[in-house]
Amino acid sequence: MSATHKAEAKPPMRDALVAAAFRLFLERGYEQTTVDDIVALAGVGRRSFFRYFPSKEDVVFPDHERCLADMTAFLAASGEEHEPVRRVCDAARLVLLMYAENPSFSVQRYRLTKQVPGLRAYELSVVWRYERALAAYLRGRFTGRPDGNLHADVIAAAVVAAHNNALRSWLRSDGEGDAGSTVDHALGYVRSAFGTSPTDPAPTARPAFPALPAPPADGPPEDVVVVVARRGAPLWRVVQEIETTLGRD
Amino acid sequence: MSATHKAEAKPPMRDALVAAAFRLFLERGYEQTTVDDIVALAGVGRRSFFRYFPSKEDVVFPDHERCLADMTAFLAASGEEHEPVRRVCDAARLVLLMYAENPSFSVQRYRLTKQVPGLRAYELSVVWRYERALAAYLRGRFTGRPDGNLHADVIAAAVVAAHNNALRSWLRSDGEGDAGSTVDHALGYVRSAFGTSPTDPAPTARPAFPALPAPPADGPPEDVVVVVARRGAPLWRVVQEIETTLGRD
DNA sequence: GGCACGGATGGCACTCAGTTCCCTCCGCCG
DNA sequence: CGGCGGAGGGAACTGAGTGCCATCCGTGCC
Repeated sequence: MSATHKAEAKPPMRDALVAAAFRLFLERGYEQTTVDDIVALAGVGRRSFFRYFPSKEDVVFPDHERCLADMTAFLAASGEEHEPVRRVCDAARLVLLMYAENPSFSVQRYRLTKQVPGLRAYELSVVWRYERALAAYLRGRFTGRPDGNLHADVIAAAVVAAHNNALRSWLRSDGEGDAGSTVDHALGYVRSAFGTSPTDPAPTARPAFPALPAPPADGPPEDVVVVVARRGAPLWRVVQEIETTLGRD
Repeated sequence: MSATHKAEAKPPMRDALVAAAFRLFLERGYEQTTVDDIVALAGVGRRSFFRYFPSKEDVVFPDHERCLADMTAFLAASGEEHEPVRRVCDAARLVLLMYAENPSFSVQRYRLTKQVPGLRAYELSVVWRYERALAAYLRGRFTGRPDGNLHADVIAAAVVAAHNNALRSWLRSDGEGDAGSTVDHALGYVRSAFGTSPTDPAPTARPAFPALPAPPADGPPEDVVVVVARRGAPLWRVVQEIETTLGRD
């Protein structure tokens, strides 16, 4: 097998293709560059390009597959002791780490994807896979809770949005400044919104919505009133709130 | 100008192409159907297809452009009197409405996009545009606030995620059941998480949980109970449900 | 009636991404 | 020495999307 350096040895081919591609993308634009141009500059056959990258877009995001695998592994390695929301925030930070590994490359790529609609669309599909990974983890942690899937999806989306907001602002500043703390701050907002105090170490597994009275099931669309109250609030307060609301009509 | 029926007259061409495309997509699959097949069945020239749809994918989502325009107009028509989070939730409902206009078509399309990666990617870019529209509106409303842009992005993402969660669950059930109330319930979660009491009718600066013991400072809404009732339901009935719920602990 | 004009359509040819098939080269093992 | 398997190269093909031009048709104008 000679596995000693087989898995480690980076094919120079792949890197050569990425380098050639970016040189051309930056100097004449993404759409103005054909795959033939890239392989010509790299001095390899056209067929080889598609051996290493399933599409022209993939050469722009050469390390997202690895990062996604890392994130999946990170989440799979979680245990009951990890608070779920905090865990997905930590997972999101892995993506930031990848960007921060090579700031100038990341900034160049950002400028590229900002201009080219096709690349933006591709990036969306990448981001979507991250989001699904986070949501899948949360769904697992929320099984049994009423609306567990809903909560998982919403929280995953919020985490991704916060992360991307911070990441983009870092990229717009040409990679200057502290990306880590920016992202931490953004994720802190999400954690505060979804019931995990940013410093809260580990709330014991407690069902959030243990016994929601089912809304009229397949009922009529009708006009509904939704009342939200913190669990443990005195009942009379809740009733007062309802009365106030209904009285408004 | 003869504007009498110019803007209203639907080109039969467009509809014929959509109909032909879906017949073929459903009977032999999206990727197995070429644009030439579609135009042959519709009995028109190939060039005409690309006059009506910029790409093959667009024929699968023939009315999203219109819906996006509707949403943008809806948001643009907002005033200071609208509570921002509630407003974007209402805007999201417009999308649901479009799906609900033609349930069987929506369900067929859902099955298609679920299977075809290319269509999923395309759908992501559509959803992304909705999300950006919502975020842009919120950013406008949040100008001046610290972290206004961050909050806008996160809330927009959460709204979209909640909406899509409910929409998908409705689509998975073949369009049976009440899509409206499902989406309302999902959006209620988002509104409760982001500091807007779901029943809060007015933008009058009223704290989210006015009558309840304050949550930890700038804090998380934390553990909440959501009660859904039809407007007009007898109050005692609502209270009874709440008691049942809280008593469960 | 004839004619000019503009919009809608059809058809052809082209580019380029992505795939299929097959070839060569090279290291390796028997 | 001969076979063998994997990495790379290359020709040819499919299909999406575009540019260009010819055609058709309704309208208004002379």
